[in-house]
Amino acid sequence: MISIQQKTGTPKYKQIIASIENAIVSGTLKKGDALPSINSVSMAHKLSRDTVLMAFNELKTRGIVQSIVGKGYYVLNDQVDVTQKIFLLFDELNSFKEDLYSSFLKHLDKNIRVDTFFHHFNYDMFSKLIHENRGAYNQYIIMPANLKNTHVAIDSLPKERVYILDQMHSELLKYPAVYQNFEKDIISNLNKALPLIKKYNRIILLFDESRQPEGMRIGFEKFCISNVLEHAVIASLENLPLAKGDVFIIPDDKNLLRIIKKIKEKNLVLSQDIGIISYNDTLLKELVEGGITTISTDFNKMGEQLANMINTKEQVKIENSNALILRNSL
Amino acid sequence: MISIQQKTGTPKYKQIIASIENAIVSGTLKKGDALPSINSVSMAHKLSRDTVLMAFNELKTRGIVQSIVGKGYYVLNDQVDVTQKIFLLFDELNSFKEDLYSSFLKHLDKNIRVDTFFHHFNYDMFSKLIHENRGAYNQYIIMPANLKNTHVAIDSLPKERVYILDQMHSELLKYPAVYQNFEKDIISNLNKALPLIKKYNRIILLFDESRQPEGMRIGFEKFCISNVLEHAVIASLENLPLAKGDVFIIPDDKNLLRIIKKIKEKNLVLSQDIGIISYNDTLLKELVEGGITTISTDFNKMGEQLANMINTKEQVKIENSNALILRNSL
DNA sequence: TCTAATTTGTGCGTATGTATG
DNA sequence: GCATACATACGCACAAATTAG
Repeated sequence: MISIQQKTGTPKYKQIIASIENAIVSGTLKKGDALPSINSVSMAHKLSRDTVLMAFNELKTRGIVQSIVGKGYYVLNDQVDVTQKIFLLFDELNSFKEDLYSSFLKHLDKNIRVDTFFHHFNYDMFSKLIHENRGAYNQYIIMPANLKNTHVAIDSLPKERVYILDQMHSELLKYPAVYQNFEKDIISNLNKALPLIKKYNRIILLFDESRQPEGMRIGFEKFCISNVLEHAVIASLENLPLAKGDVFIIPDDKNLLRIIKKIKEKNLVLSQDIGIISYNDTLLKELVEGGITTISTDFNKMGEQLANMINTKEQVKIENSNALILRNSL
Repeated sequence: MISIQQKTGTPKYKQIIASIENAIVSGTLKKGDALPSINSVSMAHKLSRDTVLMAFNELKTRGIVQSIVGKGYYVLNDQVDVTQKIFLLFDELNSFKEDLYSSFLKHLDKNIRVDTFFHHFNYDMFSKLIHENRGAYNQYIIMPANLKNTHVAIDSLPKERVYILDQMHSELLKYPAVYQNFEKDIISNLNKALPLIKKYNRIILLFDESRQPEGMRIGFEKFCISNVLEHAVIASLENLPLAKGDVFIIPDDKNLLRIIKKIKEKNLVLSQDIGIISYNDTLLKELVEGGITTISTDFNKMGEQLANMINTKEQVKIENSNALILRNSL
């Protein structure tokens, strides 16, 4: 079933892969059948176990065969053209992901499968998910979010298969990435909005340490200090007396809804009495209350750039552009 | 009591352990009960005696069971803290999932891990995901969406571990479920809105056959016929001249945005010239254009009920409630 | 009391994949 | 490519305790 030409340009492990693929296409191997064991192949063809292993591993990550410890390798799939499987680790499921994810899939080559996981800002889960899925995927796209020491887990993956998404950490600089520069972006976008911000007495960042990137808070504070603005960073809207002349930066939509309702309850007028800058643009913000001003990265572009990087196998670092979208709420 | 999946990644001895743990947690095995003998298990499931022995030994060292030579194994301890893994298969990632998913996690017992997959309305992917993950999870929660013949794949899973979510098919009635009755719901909610609908000349359902449930279209047509309304079902907004007097039912948010923009472009007035009923409520619809009227199931409740069903091991069918939320757009 | 069947417990050997250096 | 340790799975032989007849 397996034929190896000793002195030819093509690597032996690729010859093994081709042999097995042919056997599946020709029907010699059917779904559920066992492959010859690593030992028997390496003995019969006088190859190193590692060479055979490399071949079998690639067939595994492509989803064509499956390995069972203590038993052997089994054919999973008749279709040999399933080229790649991608492991995509998000922080949490929220509506910002919708654009990113659909744009990523849209621009990805066909018959690539993407499996999606969520770590929920929990390091144990983050680490467990990476370790459990090591070896099963061709590419690992990871959103480290604001977790610490993510490199401990990530470094256990094959370096050339890892991509970092959204937040960049200093220990992860060795990996290709599509990321946002939160500190820079918030400063430059708030500066663009400065004339409008100056209408207000005080600028307030609603900041949940466990979910938002630190760069956002740092950039915010730098901006406020360099422009001598009265400012505050608060963790929640609870017990906050809504004062005329406040402008809020709000990174999540639940609080956005809450604050707009509060504003209406108190008969305050958006953009006159209270200002709102929302973080991360989603579909309907264009229409809410005549339009919510947002600072947002272009999630569609982020997904597209990530897909292109995977398609072309380029290993680069791309800072995703970030824009201020001025609307009625400021 | 013991279920073993032959060709799967999870080792057989671990499957035996999990089976027995589940039997204890679910009450099938009580304190003092005898386990089936090593021989009977190894014969019944065609396993090596040693494999079964390995599993029973681990249960013994964990203090869950006790062995008596010449007699058998007996359950010592009711309290088994099993960290469960749940397989959750969604159709696609969209913002409606956010509430459902977060509410599900919130009400689930702690240290349960949920892995999420998406089939994208693709049967091959649906089937592959189920087969590849068979045996690796304690529970399988599956959104069959509008795919046909989903039971072929689903029936290969252990029956008592399967839960159906959102859409119910006749071949899946044997499984517990939290579902919507789309046909009934759209009829009753449109009837509630009938006085307002009668303001308009024509009612139009925007219906993407590949994504939306068939019951929605069937219910819509029944409603229109029984109330003698001029109606239409269209697949896309392209080439649609927006006519005064039309009321639209719009199941997805991209088209909702498109139509509202079109309405504004043409200087038509929402709820006077054109009506909108949106399907599936999300956070910001309350605020868009003074409020968008929606027909929606309560996704928070759906997640909660699903979590409760898993927590209590009840195997029932729950029709999730569905409501008309009247707002400015109708 | 003897016997046969069943059960747990132990030891040894072989084959497979996995991980590391 | 090689060597080594480890995890999983299967099979066989034999000992010791228990139970049913």
